[in-house]
Amino acid sequence: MSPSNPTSPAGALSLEQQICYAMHTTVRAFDAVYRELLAEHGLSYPQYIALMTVGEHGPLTVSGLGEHLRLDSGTLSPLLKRMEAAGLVERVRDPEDERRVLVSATPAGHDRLAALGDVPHQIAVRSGLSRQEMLDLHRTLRQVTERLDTGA
Amino acid sequence: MSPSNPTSPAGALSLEQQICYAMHTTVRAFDAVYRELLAEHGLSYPQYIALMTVGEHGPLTVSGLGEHLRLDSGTLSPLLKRMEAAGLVERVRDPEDERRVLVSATPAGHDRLAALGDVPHQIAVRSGLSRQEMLDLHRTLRQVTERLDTGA
DNA sequence: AACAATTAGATTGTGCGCAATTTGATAGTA
DNA sequence: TACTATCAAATTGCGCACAATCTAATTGTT
Repeated sequence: MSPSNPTSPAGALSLEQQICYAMHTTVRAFDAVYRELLAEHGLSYPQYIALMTVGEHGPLTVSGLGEHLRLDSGTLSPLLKRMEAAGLVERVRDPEDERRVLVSATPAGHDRLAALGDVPHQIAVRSGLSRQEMLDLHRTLRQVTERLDTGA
Repeated sequence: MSPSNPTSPAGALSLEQQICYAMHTTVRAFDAVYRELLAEHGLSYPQYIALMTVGEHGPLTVSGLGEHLRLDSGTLSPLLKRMEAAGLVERVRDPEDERRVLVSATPAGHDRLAALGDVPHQIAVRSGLSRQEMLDLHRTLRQVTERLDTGA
C-alpha cells in the first residue's frame, strides 16, 4: 500500500487505463454522432470513410484502400460488397492482374458524398474543439499511434 | 479551389475527419497492444476492463457495470457469460430483487487481476506519452466526450 | 514447360457494440 | 385482487475488426 509509487497502486484504475478507456469512450461518442448524421443516408462511419477515400483517390485496389484505412480484406471485402449492392461503389477485376479488384465510387457514390458535405463541419461543432485543440489532439494521436505500432 | 475556406474544401479529407479517424486508428493500435499483453491471460480488453471494474467496485448489477463502462446489456450479457464460463466472475440473482444480477470477481478473477498488475505500466511505456501529455490528453478526451454526449 | 513460392481477395469464426425486442419481476393503480 | 406500467437482464440481428484459412492468379525457378 505504498502510495508513493507513481505507476499507481493496485485498487484504483490507473491513469493510463483511464486514458485508453476514455479514448474508447470518446470514439464511441463520435460514432454515435456520425450514426445520427449518416443514418438517413444509409451509411455507417466506416462506409463513409471508405467512400470518401475511393471517391478522392480514384480507383483503388482493396489492399490499397486498406493501407489508407489500416484495415484488411476481412473487414473491407464484406463492407465493399454491401456498398456495391447499394450502388455506391463499383468493383472491377483489374484486366492487367486478375488478382486485383479495382474499387471506385459510382456517380451515385459521388452524389452521396456531395450530399454529405456538411458532415465534417457538424462534427467539428459538436466536438466543441478549437482549431488549435484539434491540431494538438491530432498531433498527439498520430504520435501515439506511431509509437504503439513501431514499439513491438 | 479557394484555400482560404477554414472548413476545408471538398476533395480533401478535412481535419475534423482526420481527427476522428485518427482516434479510431489510435484506439485500434492500443487494442493491438492490449491484445498482445492480454492474450496469454485469455482476456480481451473489454473483458479486462470489466474484470477490473467488478473487482474494484464490489458486486455490481449489470446496469451498474454498464454505467461505469458506458455499455448496455446487449454487450455485457454475453461478455459476462463468457467470463463466468472462464471462472473469473460470478453472477448471482439478487434475492431482494430477482430482476437484478449481481456480478463480482471470483478469487480466480482477483488472481488474474493481480497477474496483470504490470499491464498499465507497459501500456504507458509503449504509448510514449509523458505524464503531462497524458493528463492533457485525458482532459481533452473527457471534454470532447461530454460535448458530444450532451450536444444532441 | 512444369512446379513451387508469392500475392490479392474472399471466406470463416469469434468477439465487440448498438438497436430493437422479449422475458420475467416489481410497482403502482383501479 | 387483477391489470397495467415499469424495470432488469437477456436475446436477436446487423455491422465492424481481426486472426486464420482458402482460392485463384502471378511470378520465379529449374
